[in-house]
Amino acid sequence: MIDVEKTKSEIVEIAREIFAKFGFKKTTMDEIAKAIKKAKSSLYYYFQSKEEVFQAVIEQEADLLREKIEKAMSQEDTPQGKLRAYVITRMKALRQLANFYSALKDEYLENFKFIEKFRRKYDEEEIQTISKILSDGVKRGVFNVKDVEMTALAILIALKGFESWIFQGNIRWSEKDIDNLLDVLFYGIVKK
Amino acid sequence: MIDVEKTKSEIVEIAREIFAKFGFKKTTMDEIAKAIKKAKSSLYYYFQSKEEVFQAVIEQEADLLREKIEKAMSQEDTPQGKLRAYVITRMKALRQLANFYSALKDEYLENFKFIEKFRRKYDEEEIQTISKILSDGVKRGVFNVKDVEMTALAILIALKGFESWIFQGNIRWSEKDIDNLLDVLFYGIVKK
DNA sequence: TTTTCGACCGAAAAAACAAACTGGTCAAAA
DNA sequence: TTTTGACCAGTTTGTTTTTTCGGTCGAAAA
Repeated sequence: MIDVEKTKSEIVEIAREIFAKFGFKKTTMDEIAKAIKKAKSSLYYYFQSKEEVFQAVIEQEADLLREKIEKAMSQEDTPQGKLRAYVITRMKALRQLANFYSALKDEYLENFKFIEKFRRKYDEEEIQTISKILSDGVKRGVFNVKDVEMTALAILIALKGFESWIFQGNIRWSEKDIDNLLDVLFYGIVKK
Repeated sequence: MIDVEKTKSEIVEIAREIFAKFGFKKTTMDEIAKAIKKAKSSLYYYFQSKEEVFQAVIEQEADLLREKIEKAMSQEDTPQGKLRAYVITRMKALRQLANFYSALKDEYLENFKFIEKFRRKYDEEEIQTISKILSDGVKRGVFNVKDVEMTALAILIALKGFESWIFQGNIRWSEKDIDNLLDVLFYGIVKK
């Protein structure tokens, strides 16, 4: 009982690599099992299905991202700083996760309920994070936002737009570019 | 010679409907031909290939969109008004073109050079349009934009983000919502 | 001279079918 | 408690055969 968790995380760790390389569909349970030198059926002692393994991998990856963002944000003090940290950390991390992320997104099997479900959940989470930054800024009197939730959603959507633009390999954004864009978000384009 | 153009546009019109319904791949030249009560080989008197027919359809569709946007923008006077007209007209039109647009995008044959080429060309065109609005605003002293091209690109990317969000059917944006977002773009979120 | 058409071609896609694979179960072994 | 090989049923894959489809061409309409 004591090392069930240990074996589980061992499985997840290996599975993460293989999934990242081949995607969900082309990864077989047998591969994963052999990689940890067990029989395929052993995996089913720890996980109920292939989906559940994948879910665990995704969850772990999300935890990591969450952690990074949390840390970067906590080092900032102003709402502007936090928002900037959020955007930049998110972009950098996602760039690193590119191969894994594409295995998730690109895989021609988007029509998996659990992936859709996870994405929805994580989207919601991100909106909450952004909303919190925004309403905190409003509370502190530095932001002026009419509809916090809607604006947070808009920011997220825009971020996702940039994201997919990056994955298409269309352009490389430097940190300076991003700062430029954040300037637009912060101060708008209308001259004061 | 006189009604060559007439027949051509007749073909394009019919082809547009069929392409919109079945996408590029699943539409056959025979179908198109039969729909205008001609033999397949007759089509090749007017167009050199299936691709060329498709290209003509897309070009026509783009012309229509261009026209709509042009008209809406010309009715506005201020740079803000023009940008707003641009964004709203674009979104509305794209929503109407949804079925056709999805045939273009969704079709699992993105790997067609000419589609990619067209998209690149149209992207470039849109960036130029937005850039023009922005630099005009700067010239008139109402906008304050550091890097016009980059900002234009950013706006376009954000728009595309919203676009795909819409096509995913995730949300319906009211005109009021869009105005809210434009407010962010115009004035930023930082309190003055 | 301009336009339409049926016959035809080669490459590509669909259909059909057998063989191999894979997610998942289970009773037994360790 | 944990691991395992044998096993099953539904897919996927590899292969062969058939059909479809984009495109050409020479001849018939007009």
